[in-house]
Amino acid sequence: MGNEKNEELGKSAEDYLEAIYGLVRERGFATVMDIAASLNVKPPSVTHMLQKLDRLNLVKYQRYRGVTLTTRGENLAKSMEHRHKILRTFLELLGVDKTIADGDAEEIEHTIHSETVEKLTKFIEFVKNMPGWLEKYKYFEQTGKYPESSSENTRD
Amino acid sequence: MGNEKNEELGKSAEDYLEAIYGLVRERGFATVMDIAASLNVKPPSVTHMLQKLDRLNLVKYQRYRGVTLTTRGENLAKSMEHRHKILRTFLELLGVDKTIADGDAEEIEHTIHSETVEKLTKFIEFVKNMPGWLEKYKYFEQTGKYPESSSENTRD
DNA sequence: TAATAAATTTTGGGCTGTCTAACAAATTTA
DNA sequence: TAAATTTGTTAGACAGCCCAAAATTTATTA
Repeated sequence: MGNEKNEELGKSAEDYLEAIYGLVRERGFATVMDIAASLNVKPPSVTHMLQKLDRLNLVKYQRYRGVTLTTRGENLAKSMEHRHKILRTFLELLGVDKTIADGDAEEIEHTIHSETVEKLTKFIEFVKNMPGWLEKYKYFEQTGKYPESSSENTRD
Repeated sequence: MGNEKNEELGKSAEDYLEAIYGLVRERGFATVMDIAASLNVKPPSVTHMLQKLDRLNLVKYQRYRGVTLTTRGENLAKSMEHRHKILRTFLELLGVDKTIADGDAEEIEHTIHSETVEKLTKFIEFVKNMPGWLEKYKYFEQTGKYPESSSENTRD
């Protein structure tokens, strides 16, 4: 018997966990107001979701007293943050504007398959260790021209 | 005054349009049953959505008589299909399993920014014209080793 | 052309997540 | 410490999408 309830864990729940995790790391605690501000929702929505997350054992929540992530909640939050970071990094490599990359990462992180995350991770790792590789793409991305094979593509 | 109503156009609506578009192309028409089967929902959900899409001028719908896409609906469907294809192609290039790539594309296509689509398109175009480029990544993706710079990265 | 079968729509709920308005607790401050 | 302010909670509604069951229309076929 793992979970208290058979309640679903939607995208929103993940957003809340991520927000709480970030706030706690930044300032040591997360208030309802801060969570609301950070997610662009109203305080009642926060309270409501905190109650749900508590039922799911993802946060410890007491009325008027504040929230903390449980181990499970923190693990999930870390996982989401990791996905977010991979996606953002990747999109920026491709030349997507930082703000847009962040926004798209936010959406995509919830739905993407873990195999896809792995492949993206590999791709990033590869690109970071093959500098000439990325530069050729960047050249194309910015000029529309294909680079002539003047320089080598060697690892540093 | 463009739209009849201020109704929102959610992800589901886009899925329905895509399904209708696909069915019409494949067999010439789209029945409620077929749409339901293709989206894994029940017939009542289809009817309900068709009524909404009609209100939004995305389909022409008459009770018991069938559906056709309006110009607007078809354009939107084409746009979604295009996004889907770009994403699927891209994820497959990265080595993601076809089934997973298709599923992820399905989800991502709704949320992603058009600039991101553009960059992905550019990336695909680039990779397809720089064969050695992709092969080096593939080598890494499959072996975990970085390729030695033995061959050039020249365009064909 | 009934009677039957199949497809479609309507009705009535459910669930998630959001909001406003009203209320309650905690905190600040005079 | 008691009033005023801020913060948090509860209650009640609503939007979007889904479903099962019941009603309706269309198609089939005996």
